[in-house]
Amino acid sequence: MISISLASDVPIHDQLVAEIRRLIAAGTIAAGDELPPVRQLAADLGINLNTVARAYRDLTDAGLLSSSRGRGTVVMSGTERPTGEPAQVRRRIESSISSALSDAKLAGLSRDQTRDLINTMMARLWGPSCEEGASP
Amino acid sequence: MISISLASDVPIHDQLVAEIRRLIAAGTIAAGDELPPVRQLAADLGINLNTVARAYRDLTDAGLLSSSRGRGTVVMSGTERPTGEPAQVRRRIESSISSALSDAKLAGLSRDQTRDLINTMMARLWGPSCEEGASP
DNA sequence: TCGCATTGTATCGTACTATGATACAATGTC
DNA sequence: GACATTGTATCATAGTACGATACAATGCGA
Repeated sequence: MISISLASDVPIHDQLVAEIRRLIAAGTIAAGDELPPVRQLAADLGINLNTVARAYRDLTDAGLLSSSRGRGTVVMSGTERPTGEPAQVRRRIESSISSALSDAKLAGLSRDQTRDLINTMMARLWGPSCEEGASP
Repeated sequence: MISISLASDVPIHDQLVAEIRRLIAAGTIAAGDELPPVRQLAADLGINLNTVARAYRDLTDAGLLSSSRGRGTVVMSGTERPTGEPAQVRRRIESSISSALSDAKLAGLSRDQTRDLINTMMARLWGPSCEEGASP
């Protein structure tokens, strides 16, 4: 369910954070669900347990997870997640969207190709929309 | 025209790369245009010239810029930019879009808010669309 | 042609980070 | 209370980010 790339230049624990955030956002794992113990996930991915622990800690600090010794790590409910300063959050989101779109355009994707790609991924997060690709 | 944040946790040269990619994708700077000398841009941003040089080198390696001593750094034309393995490129783009959308949803943005934000930023890159927010 | 300014590049040092090996501490179970 | 399970802390090592400084190539004017 979680996949990382050791060849990538982005740190492993950052990849892990992004993957877990994606799973939470998509609802694949929900509030109260347990995550695998650091040793198990580390073994599954072939990495060190500290690297997994680092990702769990980052997400715990961000308010998405809750960890405690002996009991494991569980997903927090959405209501108790501090999102931070609205202006800063918006800037950060704009920045990441901007980078992604620039990447797409520089890679040669057309506006329609990019829009289709985004619609597909939005459907996975928010559920299917009413106005895209209506079947006959 | 280029803005970076020293407080951010993302490396300065990576921020610079993202900013310049954005400017090229948006057409703000086009093939043949000269970029500021490393010393000038470094002074403007209050950073070391090596950091700017690193960003220029990364983009030169990526085929977006062309640098040579004494002559400066210019933007390459789109036709001579190698984009890499299509499958890898698509994976990378999907990954960055996925992260951005997950970020948006976890921050509490609705589907429509996110779509509006994306439409706005797409308009900046590909030009205004025909089907969004048509004025009366 | 020569001297010099301009520009990118290479070298080196310092602080920090990522990852891993290992040991520790808290919780639950029998 | 003994032990397994789980997260956490400590330490070491390799790599990276950033900067100060020196070098090399190109172009221009005297």
